[in-house]
Amino acid sequence: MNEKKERIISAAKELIAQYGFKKTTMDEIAAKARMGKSTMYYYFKNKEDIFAEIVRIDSDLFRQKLIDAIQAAYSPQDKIMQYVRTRMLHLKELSNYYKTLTNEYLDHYFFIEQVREDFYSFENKILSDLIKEGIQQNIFTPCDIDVVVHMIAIAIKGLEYPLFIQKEQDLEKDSKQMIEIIFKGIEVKA
Amino acid sequence: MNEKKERIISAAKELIAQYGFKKTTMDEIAAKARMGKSTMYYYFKNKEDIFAEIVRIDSDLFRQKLIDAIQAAYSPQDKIMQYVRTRMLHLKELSNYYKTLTNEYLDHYFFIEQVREDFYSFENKILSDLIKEGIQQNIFTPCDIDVVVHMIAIAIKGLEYPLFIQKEQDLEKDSKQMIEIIFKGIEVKA
DNA sequence: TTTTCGACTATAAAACGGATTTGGTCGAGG
DNA sequence: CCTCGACCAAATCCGTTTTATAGTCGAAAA
Repeated sequence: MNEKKERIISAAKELIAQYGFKKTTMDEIAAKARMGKSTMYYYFKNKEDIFAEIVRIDSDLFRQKLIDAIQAAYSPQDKIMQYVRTRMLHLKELSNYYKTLTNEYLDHYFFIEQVREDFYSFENKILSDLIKEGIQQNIFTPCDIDVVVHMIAIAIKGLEYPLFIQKEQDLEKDSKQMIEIIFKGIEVKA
Repeated sequence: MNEKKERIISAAKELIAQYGFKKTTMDEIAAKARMGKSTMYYYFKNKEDIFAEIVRIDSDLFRQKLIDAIQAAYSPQDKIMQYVRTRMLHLKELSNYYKTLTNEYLDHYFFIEQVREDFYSFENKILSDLIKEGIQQNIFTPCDIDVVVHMIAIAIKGLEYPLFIQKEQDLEKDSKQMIEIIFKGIEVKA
């Protein structure tokens, strides 16, 4: 990526982290990036485009982090565990970094929706593959994979909840215990 | 409860369902309840008090419904299943009925918080007892009950999510499958 | 040609202030 | 013990003006 583009992204990123999306103005970004406002329009179509790029980059880093976490683990169980754990911790970091942004959560910007959807299908693919792998290794019981993945996704949503309402929780512990239960169940084995 | 009080509650309830909390005025309630506005202040301390009472009543009905659902089931598994199922379906009804209110979700009124907390400890008690019962009957594995209850609560939060973002989902099916997994797990039994 | 920017515009948001609404009180009277 | 009309202060609404902001354009620098 162009050095100028990076300056813009970097400036915008800091500002948005501090002030949020709406409150950050193009003038501020230009000042921080040390260039005329108009210049930025040579590199980006518009304001949204800048933020879309930021989100895209962050999203890519996030995915890579998740992939790394999975690859560092061995068993399917551990891979899933590490996936969820890493996901929650990263989300916590994010929600911490973009604190002001959490408030704008409601006015969902369409480009974020796009990234979100893409992320969900990425997540779906990963989890599906891990479940499949586990079944092949006779570790997980043969089952409707889509259902299981959907349930894990729902559980993850539940784990995310405290982040949304800014409630302090031990995400790591909760994640671990949740996945544990999904693996073992709570019924006595026949 | 006093007949007048009921008239007020009933009028307020209809109006709040249609227009939401903030948009419903005391004058409107008074008109619908066929009495002078001042009269209402003989029965209720203030506007919030009226809505608090509505919420309290609804909450009581909700609890009773849940208790009934549990009592109609036999095994601990079925009781938990019916609990979650009934809870989700009722919540869906509610969120449907108070459609406009969902938008006011953010400006959380403190008296709702109170009811919410009370409900959570009610729920916690119910689920704890059911898990305990299951363990005693050698149906569930001995475990940290608080943890299991917390996990079920988290799973429920995840199930609630589509209601919050007004996304269509088959809550009944999802509830069933989620509880199923929490019971059975997905690992092959040793 | 590619890149930069100051001057400019159109539009959206904020500030404002007066009129209206609204939650709540009070004292008279049923 | 109830009911209510008259009343008040504070909040809300609403039309208007001012300001801020995203985005354009053409000239000029590199």
